[in-house]
Amino acid sequence: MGRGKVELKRIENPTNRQVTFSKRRDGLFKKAIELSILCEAEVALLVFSSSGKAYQFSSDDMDRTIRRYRNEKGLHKMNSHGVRTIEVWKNEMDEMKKAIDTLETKHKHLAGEDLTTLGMKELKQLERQLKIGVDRVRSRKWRLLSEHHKSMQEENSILQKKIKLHELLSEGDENSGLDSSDHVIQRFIPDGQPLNMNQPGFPGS
Amino acid sequence: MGRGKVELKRIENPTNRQVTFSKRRDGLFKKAIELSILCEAEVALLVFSSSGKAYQFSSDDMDRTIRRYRNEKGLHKMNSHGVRTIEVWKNEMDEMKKAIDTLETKHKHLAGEDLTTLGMKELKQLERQLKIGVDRVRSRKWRLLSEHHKSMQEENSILQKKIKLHELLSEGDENSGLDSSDHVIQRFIPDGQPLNMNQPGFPGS
DNA sequence: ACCTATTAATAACT
DNA sequence: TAGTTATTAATAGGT
Repeated sequence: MGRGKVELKRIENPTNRQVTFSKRRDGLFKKAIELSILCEAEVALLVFSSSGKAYQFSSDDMDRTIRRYRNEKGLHKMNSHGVRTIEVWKNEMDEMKKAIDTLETKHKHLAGEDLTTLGMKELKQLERQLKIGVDRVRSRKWRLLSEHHKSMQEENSILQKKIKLHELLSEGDENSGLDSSDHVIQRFIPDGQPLNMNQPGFPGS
Repeated sequence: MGRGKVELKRIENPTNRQVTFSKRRDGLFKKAIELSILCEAEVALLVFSSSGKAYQFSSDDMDRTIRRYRNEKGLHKMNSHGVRTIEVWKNEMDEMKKAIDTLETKHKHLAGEDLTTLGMKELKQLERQLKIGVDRVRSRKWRLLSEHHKSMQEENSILQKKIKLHELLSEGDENSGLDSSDHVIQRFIPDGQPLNMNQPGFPGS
């Protein structure tokens, strides 16, 4: 609604985006309120603008509604022993934090960040691992492509059979339409760009 | 909109109320989705019908959005006893588990494992990232080596000065020991193998 | 922030 | 519960 349609995609113009955000945010909250009143529904709505500002509405109590949501999600189960001690929880948390730290460090290293803490030996191993990764990714890409290619060949073959059948069924009618081979060729070239494998290092490039 | 206005008050007719709930609920979710996409907003919406059925939408991750809301509201602090509720602990644990999952998945992908879930686009991006990693690791290796080289040059230069001093102090005693230049050359070749940089792609190889 | 041509949502009905 | 349509409501683009 408005002076023209708008396609469902991020509004690029920041000013427009901000204005639309204000308007639609107000509209959304209004609708939420109306739904909760007209239909006696429990509604909770949280909105954060891209600039980080927060807006909220809840027809009842936000925390209660969130709890209700969590219950629905099945987070109300207890562990087998009932209630564990705080100590155990803390330990578990600490271990998870450590695990996250380790993983994040590894991740950074694989991305080539924070390398200053590493020695030559570790750097060499890292490089080796990265190369293995590249090789495997390339291999997977190749397999994907070849599978795609194969399936297209099969489709192609089916289409050719269909056309042959068609030709047999309508003998003496050869000039009534497009050359059937056009269809086959059309089909053989995919719509997207899955054949655009011109990455450096890709087999054949 | 519709064949007549509706005043903002509970719809008494239960059938009408139910029908209106369905329609307006759908409309509300649609609007929420549109807002999140058009304006890059983080939106979370929880709706419970009066009959107790639950509906939800979150543009990102429901738990993350709820946590963001709690932070905004300053509810991340302790309760009156200085002990956080089990709910909050559980949330935190859940989020850490998710974080670990995500990191592990990424890690596997970088190692070239579990690639079957990825599409061609993701594979290409992964390859790009791995290549960046390799480049950075190589660059770091090069820097390490050149620093090592430089420090050895400095040491070498100091040693040469010492030797010169020695020669001056013990003039006329030139044949009493090993040729001093041997020491210099020995020192110049390090103990380990930091000079074994014959990796393919290493500068100069 | 306000205006209005247009599109979108939906109330009542089937 | 799903489809149709007359009407109202929301809002995009402009001021």
